[in-house]
Amino acid sequence: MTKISTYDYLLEHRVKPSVQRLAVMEYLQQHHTHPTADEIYVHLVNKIPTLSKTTVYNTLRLLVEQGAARMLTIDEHNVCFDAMVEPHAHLLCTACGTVYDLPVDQVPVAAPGVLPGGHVAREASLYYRGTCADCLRRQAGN
Amino acid sequence: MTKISTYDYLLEHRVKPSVQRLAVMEYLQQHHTHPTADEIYVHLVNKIPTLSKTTVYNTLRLLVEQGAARMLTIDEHNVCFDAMVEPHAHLLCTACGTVYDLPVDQVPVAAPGVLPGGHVAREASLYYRGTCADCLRRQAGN
DNA sequence: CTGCAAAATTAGACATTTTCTTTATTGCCT
DNA sequence: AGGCAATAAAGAAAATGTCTAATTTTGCAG
Repeated sequence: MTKISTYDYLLEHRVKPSVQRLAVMEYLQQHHTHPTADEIYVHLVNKIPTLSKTTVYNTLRLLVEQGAARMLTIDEHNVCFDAMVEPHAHLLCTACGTVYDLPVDQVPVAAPGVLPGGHVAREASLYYRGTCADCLRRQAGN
Repeated sequence: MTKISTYDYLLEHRVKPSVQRLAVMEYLQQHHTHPTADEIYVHLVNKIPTLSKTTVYNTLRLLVEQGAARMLTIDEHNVCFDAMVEPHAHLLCTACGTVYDLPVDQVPVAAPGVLPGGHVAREASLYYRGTCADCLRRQAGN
């Protein structure tokens, strides 16, 4: 599998690559921290001083619509985003707030498709809430 | 399995059953519509005119903490609640906004437990997003 | 190159949801 | 009855996300 540029990645997903959209997409690809819209805005406004919050929100919505990114609703307070589109699960540590990726070969992940009752699922999300290994260690030390 | 009263249900979960807490819990048990905190407040304030929104929020948080109810973060705009604690999946219809329950025998549901990496999951949520059977029919008719 | 139309971006006001703080009330125990 | 701790109320406040209107940029045609 060849790594493609962010520019081409956007084109592949039919997103016109403006400076702002490239910056948001690159941020998602380089930081696997599942950032919120606000975190992205705060980081990028240093490089693009005229950037507006609205643009970040618009861009993220567009990226998700075009399948270039994923929206996570695991945290009750904030929607956050993930550049990884391949199916995988997520764990939210309720102690530190970190969101972890759990590859598909490590946990069961349900697939989209037709559900009982005749509903059609376009996407499936598997979310765990609990305590991460780091926080468990820290708590054991106390 | 014997059906127990809401009063005893709260006691079982170590929640002191005040009038307000009973009302919130009963609302959840009688309406399987996955209401938001505000929907619960609006409905209950008719019966309990002095009810405050803060109390509804506090009560819901307490119920979730004690395992008497479940918090769903499937909808990006609103957190909603569910009295069913047994594991089951949920579908959000992105056309009409309804949240459906999907019993555990109809879809794969992951269980809490120890995850790869040493994380410990206390709860697992499986969320589908798509279009419900009703909306599919309606769209086909157009 | 110049001008036009469409798309994208900006800024800030706005709306909504949730939390915080303070005060009042309730219920229980002696 | 009096006092204490837990619960609830009210409104202010914070945080998050959305809307509107205006400006800027882009792509294209002449």
